[in-house]
Amino acid sequence: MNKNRNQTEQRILEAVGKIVESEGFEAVGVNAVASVSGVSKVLIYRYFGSIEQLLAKYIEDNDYWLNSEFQIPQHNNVKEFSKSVFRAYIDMVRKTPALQKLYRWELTTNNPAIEKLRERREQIALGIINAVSQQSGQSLERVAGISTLVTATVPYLCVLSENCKVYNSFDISSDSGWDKLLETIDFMLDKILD
Amino acid sequence: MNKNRNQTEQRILEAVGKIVESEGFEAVGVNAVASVSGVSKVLIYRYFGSIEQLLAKYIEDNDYWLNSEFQIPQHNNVKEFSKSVFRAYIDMVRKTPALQKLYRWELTTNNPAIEKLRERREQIALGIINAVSQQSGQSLERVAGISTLVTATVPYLCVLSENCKVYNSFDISSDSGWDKLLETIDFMLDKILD
DNA sequence: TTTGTTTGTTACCAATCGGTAACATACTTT
DNA sequence: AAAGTATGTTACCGATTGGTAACAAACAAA
Repeated sequence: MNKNRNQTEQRILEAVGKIVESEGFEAVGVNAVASVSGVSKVLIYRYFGSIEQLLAKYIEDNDYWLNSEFQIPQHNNVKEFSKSVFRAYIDMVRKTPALQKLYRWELTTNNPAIEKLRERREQIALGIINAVSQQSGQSLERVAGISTLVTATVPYLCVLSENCKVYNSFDISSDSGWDKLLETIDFMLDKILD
Repeated sequence: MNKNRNQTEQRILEAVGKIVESEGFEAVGVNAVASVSGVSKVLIYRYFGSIEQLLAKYIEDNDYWLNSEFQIPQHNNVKEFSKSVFRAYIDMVRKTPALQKLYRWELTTNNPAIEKLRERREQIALGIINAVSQQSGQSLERVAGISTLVTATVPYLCVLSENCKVYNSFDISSDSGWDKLLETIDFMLDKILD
């Protein structure tokens, strides 16, 4: 028998990841984590305090959702910059099941970890919005409005696509549907960002 | 003691409504319905078969979400027509808590009742999209894309607003924030629907 | 009135949930 | 080597879940 706290802590966190990706944050309970990780649930309380703190730790560990993986491309053209930001955002959400589960979880739950995450997201978004506003000459509210229409639609449709294949005749479960949506987004940006 | 099946059935359905509006469809369990309605849970099974069938009946009874309450205004101007459709949609979702709970529930659940509802929604949406496309000269995909950006953003932000007050600097918990968003939607339609 | 059916209540069941006490085993320190 | 501490397991607890059997009371039909 091996006694290694770091290792079991990691096993627990890995089990959380598995459960989140497959069933979502709602399914992360003490018994489920203990069963999947093969670790006694007593240790979960001992090492993490509670499920809420465990999830907070999991979210903190995986905050690459906001940083490294989502690299903002560089462009001279504001229009092309905006387009590529939206495109990168769509790609990231679509290819990251855990992120979709996070967006879904936020709609039914609230806690300090989620609020912290939202504040950071708000900061990052406002930074981009500010830059686009200055370079495009459009008002802050206008750019924020356009950004809202896109960044709210994306997580909604990604989460929905698990149960619903078609939305407004777009096949949101395949690349083709999203490509068509991106066409409309690009078209909109062309019309608005002169 | 009164023996009246219709009355108790209605009591049960009313209890479902209360639970849905306050806590959402996820909280509609046999024990909760029995407790809120003051009816033995045995009768729930006897009269409705299961919770799933009970919820299907509740959704069916309240399908005014799609019909009478949401009246499509008449306009000669396509632009003004589109604007007022979106405005009416926002008003309806914002002022109907049960509808927000339904949108939230759909993201975590799937069943025949939900699928039926989605098909009807899709029909109605495509009808409007078709009309706007013809009258505006824009392609179906373009109109559907614009429509998607709005009709996906609205339920997402409405559901989110229960836990999150601010999104992209918009106060989504107050009229002012939504008015600003509507300004951007109107602006977008002005630019796109020539 | 008697019989049968519908409506309703009480009481229980197994399964699962989060949570903890008590104990055993390994490792560290003195 | 002995004592103390950290790690891990087993077994249990109360509360809540969905679900049903068994029974009582009211109504309808014969």
